[in-house]
Amino acid sequence: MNDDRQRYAIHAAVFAALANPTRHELMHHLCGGPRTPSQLAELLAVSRPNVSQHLAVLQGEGLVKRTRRDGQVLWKVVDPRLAEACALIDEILGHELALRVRALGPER
Amino acid sequence: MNDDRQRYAIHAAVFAALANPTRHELMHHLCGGPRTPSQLAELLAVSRPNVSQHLAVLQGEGLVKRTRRDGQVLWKVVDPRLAEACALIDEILGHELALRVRALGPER
DNA sequence: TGCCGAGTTTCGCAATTTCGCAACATGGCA
DNA sequence: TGCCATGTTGCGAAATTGCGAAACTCGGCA
Repeated sequence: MNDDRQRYAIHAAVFAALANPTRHELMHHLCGGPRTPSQLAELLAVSRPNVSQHLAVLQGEGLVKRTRRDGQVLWKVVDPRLAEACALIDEILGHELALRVRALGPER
Repeated sequence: MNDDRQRYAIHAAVFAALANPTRHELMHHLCGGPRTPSQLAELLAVSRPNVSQHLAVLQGEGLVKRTRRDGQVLWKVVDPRLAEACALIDEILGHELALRVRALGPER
């Protein structure tokens, strides 16, 4: 039972890594292929240090990994199936999420 | 593109609801069937107010809903497929998560 | 060697989250 | 009606998170 507690904590930590809009967007772009921190910073319109910080969080949960090629740093997702998992949750909550997106539009 | 920003934010909010060990455990138990706050408090060994607070967060993200039957309050998951989604992520990160559970044991 | 750009780390602060505790609401029952 | 168990809400303190700014590391190159 205590073992379960640990599993819940670790599992929750993985979700926490994805529980941030910036990191979610990072994962989305990385699922499309490897990217350099500079590219990501420009895509997301955030500072490079910020990108590094978020990538470090994702790496800490084993979601992305860092590689070097041709002198530049490339970050990539560990398992492309992660995109499928996100899509599945998207589908399950699809109706509701879609409604909320639309509801948010005119509000803000 | 701004629309995407909103989607990322909303999607991240759903993950944030599951980014807490207590709430994760709540969802796990609720996936097994409807439960009362008192039952959940006893199962998780946390206070009833705490259970209510976490359930409110989950409800806020549209993951659980509250019903009344026979004079008692019953909480249930909105869509049982949520358990499948969690299982999928579990499978994808399975090896790594399992390793971390084992690694955490002797360390702490 | 010295310079330069890419990438990362550290630091400080504002905002958010979590939880225990107390108070408040609500429904069944004698 | 009054009592009691069940649920929920409000509040304050402690811990955590997110981000900008500054500093540091590391390769490549003249």
